Amino acid sequence: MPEMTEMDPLYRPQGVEERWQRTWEEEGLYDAEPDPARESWVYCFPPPNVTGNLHMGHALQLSLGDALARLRRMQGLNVLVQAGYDHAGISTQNAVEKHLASEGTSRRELGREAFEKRVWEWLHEYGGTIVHQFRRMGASMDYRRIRFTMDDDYVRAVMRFFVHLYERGWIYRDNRIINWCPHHETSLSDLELEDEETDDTLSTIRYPLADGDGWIAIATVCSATIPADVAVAVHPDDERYRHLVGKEAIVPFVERRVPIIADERVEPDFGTGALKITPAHDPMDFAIGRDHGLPEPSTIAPDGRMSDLVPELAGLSQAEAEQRILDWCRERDLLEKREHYRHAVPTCERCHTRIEPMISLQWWCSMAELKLPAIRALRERAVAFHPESQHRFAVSSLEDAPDWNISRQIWWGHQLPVWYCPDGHVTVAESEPAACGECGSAELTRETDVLDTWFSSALWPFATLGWPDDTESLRAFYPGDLQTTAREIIRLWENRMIFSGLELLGEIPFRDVIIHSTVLAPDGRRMSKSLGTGIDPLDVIDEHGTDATRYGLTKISSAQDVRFSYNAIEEGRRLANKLWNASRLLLQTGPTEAELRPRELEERWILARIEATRAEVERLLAEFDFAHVADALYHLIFDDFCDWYLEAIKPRLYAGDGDAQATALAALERVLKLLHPVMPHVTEEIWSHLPDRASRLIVAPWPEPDDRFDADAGALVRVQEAAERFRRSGVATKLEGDEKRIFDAVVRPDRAGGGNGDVGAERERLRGEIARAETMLANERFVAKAPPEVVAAEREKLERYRRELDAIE
RNA sequence: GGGCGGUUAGCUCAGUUGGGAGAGCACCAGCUCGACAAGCUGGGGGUCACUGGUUCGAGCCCAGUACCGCCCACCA
Repeated sequence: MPEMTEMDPLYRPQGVEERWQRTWEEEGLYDAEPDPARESWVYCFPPPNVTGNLHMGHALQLSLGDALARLRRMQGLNVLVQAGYDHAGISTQNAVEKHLASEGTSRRELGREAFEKRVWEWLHEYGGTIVHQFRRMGASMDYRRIRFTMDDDYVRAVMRFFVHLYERGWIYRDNRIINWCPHHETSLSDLELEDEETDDTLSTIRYPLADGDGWIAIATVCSATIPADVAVAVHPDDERYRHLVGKEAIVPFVERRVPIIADERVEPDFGTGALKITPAHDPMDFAIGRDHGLPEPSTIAPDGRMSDLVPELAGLSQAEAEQRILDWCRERDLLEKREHYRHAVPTCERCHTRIEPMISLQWWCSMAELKLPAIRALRERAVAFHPESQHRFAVSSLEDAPDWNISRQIWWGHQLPVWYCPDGHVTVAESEPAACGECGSAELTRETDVLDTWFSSALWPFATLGWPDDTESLRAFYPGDLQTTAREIIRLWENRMIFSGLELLGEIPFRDVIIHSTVLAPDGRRMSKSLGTGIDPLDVIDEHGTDATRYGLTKISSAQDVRFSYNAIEEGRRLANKLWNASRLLLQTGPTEAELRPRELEERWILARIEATRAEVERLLAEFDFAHVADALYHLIFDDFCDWYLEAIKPRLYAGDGDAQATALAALERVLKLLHPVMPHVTEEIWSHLPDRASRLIVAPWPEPDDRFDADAGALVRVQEAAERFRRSGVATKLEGDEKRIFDAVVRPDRAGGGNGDVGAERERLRGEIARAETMLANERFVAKAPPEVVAAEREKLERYRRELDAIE
């Protein structure tokens, strides 16, 4: 390692950071071993999609969570940062299908088994990039414990979970309306949709009344589903239609008689105020249909084309069918008008194909009982979301959680552990059964559906530790402590981990969940690929360094939505550089020891300031207020440590005062410890240059509370006030002893000697302050009603200003 | 439509039980002697979105309005 004094005055993070990332891992300093003698602390990082890249949200939450992990490690806890990646069903299947398309083949051509093999090959080739990205961000994860949700052990846990829920009677099969993606030919949960503004046409169509007495007009954007209409609905209070409720209308084209019903879910102000009810192709219609006991015919097939409900339309595209139906209406003067209509329609978040609501036989998990212990745990704050507003959201979204559609009709994922015999009996088992549980038939076929990706994610905090086996790791590291995630993941994942942890292990999986800020682009828009506003955290790291990036993201993490700021990153880079150069100053004369021998006022003062900052950092982190931690450290280092303390001791340093240097190095050591959680690399690098390093900084003990250095704060404050006055107006204050020595060192001897500045202007300023304070104290109501300490403070100010005025007169 | 966050200096933001409007960057000026590819010092610059209320006193508390944004939602 090169000598400090030979080193570049510009701190260059690039080589340094990668070297420490390697060293920490190679020396096993991230490794977590079960140890009953030590208290454990576990940060479970959300497993990113195996196909994806880490984005700014990952970088932000990792900066926060890893800082806490590093703090806890220094505080002597047995820290495990658990990492891994998720198989991400549809997402991965998509990526591989694209890959296959470029080779001129397809999933269907290969068949299921060959396709799965190709996915695995693809993963072996590209799957390692996520872990590399963790390392570049300085994540202090136990890299030996990387888990994948498709690992054999993990699959076993998923199967156990399914069987457990099935045996509890909470898993059932039902025909329900679901979101169908015609491209992927699978159902999607509501949470996998993305609304997209779309240009549409709103057709107003007349449905003749069955009694021949006119018609009722209906506005619709999906005329193709008309053949599946089973009713016309109006709002019960709608005067225009009240007399029609109970009568019948005739569905155009198919000329079927359907009832006219009243339902409060109909919006009277939209369109004509009358709604066609098509239970098979619209979620609200489905709900209304079930409540009114209506049939559920389907006219659209899973491929998005017309079904054979109406033979003459079978196989047509929806557009073609719509054309036929509208033509039919037009010929009979039933098409009242067609108008342009722009509205948001749900699309598949992966391929942006318009969703077809469809009735389909799916597997469901009942939430009614499963969620109850989780709701209780949240209400009792056994699990707490931060900030508080997100806690309320978590509770209410759990309370409102509908039954969970857990089956997907894709190929990549955990296939349901369900087998059917030729008679249709269902056998559920963790591994393939020899015979049907009911009839004993050996002719079993396995359910082709796979589980929702989040079904396996729900087990992450304990399946990664070996559950369902009773492993040492599970006993040592469950329950964990910290989770970090984005807002929109609360319902998808956080809540599900909580209820599955409680159900399967009887304990909450973690105590605190940090819902990190959403990082917007610098212009305030959402970061997204399609908008071209995305910023890759690795690019930022390459350019500015990991520490600077971690600092910058921490610094901006104050509100719910925050703008990415290169300025904040740059501030972090300057902080690293400042500390680096402060260290060069202290190390350039070849130090032999770092030991506290505080003799002078400024030494007792800086040690007191460092101690106060230690307490502040701990307090802020306990409140998950990371932005202020960055702020406090910045000012400690720039203002207190460098601008005041180092300037004050410079004359003694240059005079070869060994005590001054040893004490300064000991003070630096403490500063490095405080900053390490946020900026691990530069602090470790400087630490390695300090004399007599017994251990790495990453595992050095965090400073204990220490009140030995309670400096004569008043004396230093007097110096700082004198300096401020001198800098402002050139008016020198008479100081003696230590106070004069520090003043001279910091404010510069050449200028301090003068002292014939604008005394008049300073006198005016002080007189203004005195007048203001006197006015306030003369206000009887202020003196009577303000808190006594406020009045007292005002009196003190008045006296101080008078003293200062005396000092310069 | 619902939930939530925001509006303070040219920019990005802080402002902790209500009591002197701040930081970083940018800009201007000076200094630069042995840490700092820079640093230090000083300066200019703000109707704290708006309206009303509570209070001796409001950036902060209350009510309302406007605008920006994020998330969620079954107006066909």
